[in-house]
Amino acid sequence: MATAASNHYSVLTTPSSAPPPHSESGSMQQATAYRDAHTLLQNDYTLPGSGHPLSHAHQWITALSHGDGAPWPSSPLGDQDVKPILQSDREELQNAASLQQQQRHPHLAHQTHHDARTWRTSTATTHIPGMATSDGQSLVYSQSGFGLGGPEQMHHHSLRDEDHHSHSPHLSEHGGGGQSSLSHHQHGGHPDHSDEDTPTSDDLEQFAKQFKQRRIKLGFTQADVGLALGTLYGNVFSQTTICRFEALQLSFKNMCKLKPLLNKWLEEADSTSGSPTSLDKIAAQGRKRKKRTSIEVGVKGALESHFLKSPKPGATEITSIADSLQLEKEVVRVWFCNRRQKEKRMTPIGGQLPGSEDMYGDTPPHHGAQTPVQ
DNA sequence: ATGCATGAGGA
DNA sequence: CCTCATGCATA
Repeated sequence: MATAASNHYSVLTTPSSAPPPHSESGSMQQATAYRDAHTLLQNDYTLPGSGHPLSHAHQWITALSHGDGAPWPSSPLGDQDVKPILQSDREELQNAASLQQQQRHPHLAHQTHHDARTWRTSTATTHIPGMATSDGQSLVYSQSGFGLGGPEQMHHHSLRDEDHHSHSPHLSEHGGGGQSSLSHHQHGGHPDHSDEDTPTSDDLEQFAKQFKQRRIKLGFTQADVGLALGTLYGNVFSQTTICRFEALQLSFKNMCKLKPLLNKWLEEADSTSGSPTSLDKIAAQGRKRKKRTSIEVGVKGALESHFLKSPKPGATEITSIADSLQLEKEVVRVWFCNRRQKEKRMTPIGGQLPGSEDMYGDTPPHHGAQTPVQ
């Protein structure tokens, strides 16, 4: 019981009465957040029901030659997120859109022509000449009505979501962080394309960087962007997601999905840059989420060791580990899941590239070097 | 910026 | 159970 289990999460009625004193003509309020349809009460998960000696012999070893060994130019970063104001509030917002649409591209199967290893975390954010507007500004309120009973999602079919002939397979998953398992090159010859088409990793990186710059220039915080997206498309995103996007800490597929949205936001933001629009923040109550378990560093090390041995331990093994470390089974299981996801991010962690035979073979003294992102 | 967590969807 | 997208809560 490392962490207390006192969950007093009932952020009811946010007294944060800090509405922008901007006199808006039309006070549009979006009291959404209708996702409490199910009030599950699962504050306990101590029933592992162990009995699944399943053995996952799934090795995601990929003999991928990554050519270079990560010559990331240590960027002379030195810039911090200069957020004008806001974001200091503690008012949380609950996105009503509990649905997640996955517009997979028709043939996104072989978009692996990108070198996922070319992720240079050079986040040399240019300095900001001083943000002007430090106020949130809401754009056109095209808020899509969240179906209370019919969760409908608006599809901004910019391309063509009419794909249904044959399901597009997932990307090369078990690539060990390498969404690019194949060296499939794009036909056409020019890896240069604006968008629409599956962007290349390099494309994404550049976009992410530009996005961040522009965003800051306009005086928006990551959280603001997330809200704006919801306002524009109905898909609200949190600061976390925006942050991860800018840092390229998402999977390639996910990046591709978000890029169009963020791109559009840039256009809108640019167009409205100057409009006296107001920003509305929705405040919703918080769910009953399990208190975040704080794993001690020592325990983390132990988990990492296990991970190096077997990234995908069976239920039985998880139970053992959990018992050894005196942690709940669920916590351990989740830890492994998150760990695997990290490996799949675009930005390599640990500096070790999945492709080397010593991925999970036996190279303990090799980890820790986190992404030098800013 | 990131760690732990929830949940939908898929074998 | 897992992967994958996403986010609350936190350092």
